[in-house]
Amino acid sequence: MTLHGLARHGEFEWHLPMTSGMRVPAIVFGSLELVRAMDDKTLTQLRNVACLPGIVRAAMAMPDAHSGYGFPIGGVAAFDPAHGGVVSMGGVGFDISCGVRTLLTGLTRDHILARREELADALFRAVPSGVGRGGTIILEGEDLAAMLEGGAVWAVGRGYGQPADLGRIEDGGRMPGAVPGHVSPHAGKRIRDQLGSLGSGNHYLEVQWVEKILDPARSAAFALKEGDVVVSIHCGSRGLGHQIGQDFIDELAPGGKARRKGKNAAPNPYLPVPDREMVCAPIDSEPGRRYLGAMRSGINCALANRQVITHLVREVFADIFPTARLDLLYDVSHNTCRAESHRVDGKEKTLFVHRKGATRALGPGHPDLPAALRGAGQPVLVGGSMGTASYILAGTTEGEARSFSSACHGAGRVLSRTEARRRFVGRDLMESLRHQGVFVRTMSSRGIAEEAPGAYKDIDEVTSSAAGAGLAAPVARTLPLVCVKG
DNA sequence: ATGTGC
Repeated sequence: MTLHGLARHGEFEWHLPMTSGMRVPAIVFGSLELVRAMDDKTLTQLRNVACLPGIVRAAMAMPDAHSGYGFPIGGVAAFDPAHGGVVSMGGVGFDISCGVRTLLTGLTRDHILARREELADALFRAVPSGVGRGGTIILEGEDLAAMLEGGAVWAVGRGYGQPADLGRIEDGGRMPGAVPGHVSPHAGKRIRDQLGSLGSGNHYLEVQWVEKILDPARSAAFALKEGDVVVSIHCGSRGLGHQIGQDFIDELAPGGKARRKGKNAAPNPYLPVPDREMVCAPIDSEPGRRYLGAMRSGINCALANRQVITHLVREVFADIFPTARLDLLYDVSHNTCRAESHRVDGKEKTLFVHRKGATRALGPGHPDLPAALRGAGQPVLVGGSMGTASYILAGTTEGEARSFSSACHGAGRVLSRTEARRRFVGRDLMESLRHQGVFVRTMSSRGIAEEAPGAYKDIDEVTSSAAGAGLAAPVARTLPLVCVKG
């Protein structure tokens, strides 16, 4: 695209021209370079979001934004249920509550360098990964509903992890308002043997080291020091979240599965823009409430999944490094719709904030943060592409007014999976990463080509843009040593 | 992201 028509508001904020149907402005956060590289589809999608009923303040794209199903990935939009606000499947994303958690290990890079290979093999054996791969747990009978209602709280109750973990997870590890009865039996069946598994695509389990401290005070609050080893887990709700999204799209979008099967698909009364992918339902409607009940079950599923994987990782470390203590720094989801309190025109309101490929980023002092983190702000875990840096940022006070306390979630794709496969060879990438000291283990070398660092934006540029826009403050930069890749 | 398809 050209920058023609975008109005610059400061160094890292751009407003799209208001076109017909837009109820609020559409805002892109990012440097000149990142905004210039965004494709037209991403901006068209952002405009569509700005047309939805009940949207508050603005439709926003984070610096890592790219086009997705309906909403852009890297999109943030808040809706007011009292003014016809909607909830959208494409606004949450297919992998409901996909997210990142980071564990501190108490080890340093020097401790583990000589045993990287052994660690890579052990983690790869212990944590199932890859398309369709199941885990070690089979959910029988009542267990499924209990997991969907209880999230990480359920998992800790079953012996996966420790109670102290729960304080370091959004919502104490359990999203309230989940209604497992609104999850289809088909969706339930898909998670039956998948709990405690990574999945595929951009999901990973990485052992990283803290290469640079960028904010000493906040790093101290997060217990991070230069040279420290941390473990980051990036995954979501596997087939269950995907199926929940698909089920509701099929039900609510005209031209969906019902029509393809020749059944009478009722025209969807909730589709306000001419794009089937923008399917949504009023928050205050029967299907809206039903989707929220199912989607929150998907959130709990992802929280339980990351909790079980944490347990598996701890078992591996207990074997190889018996002195290590794997304390949870934080767990943050980046595909959600959450009911949150925000100040709009001087009044506190409950808004339904969609963050799709965007993280919550609460500023210092927020009451939802655990006491130990309250002074520093919420850890914002920004996952890098394979073999590249990741960042730990912290939420800011300005972020509340700028982006409903939201920030970027990762590097963000620039090449499609197909294009990445054309340009890169998985085995060659693994070999060159090995030369750089990064030990990669995977079920799929094709997946490695799709996840080539060259298929992603520059994460340094993304995080410096988020910082420049005031959405989050850089705390530490990490580099990978071991990567188990879906 | 995804039993990488209906």
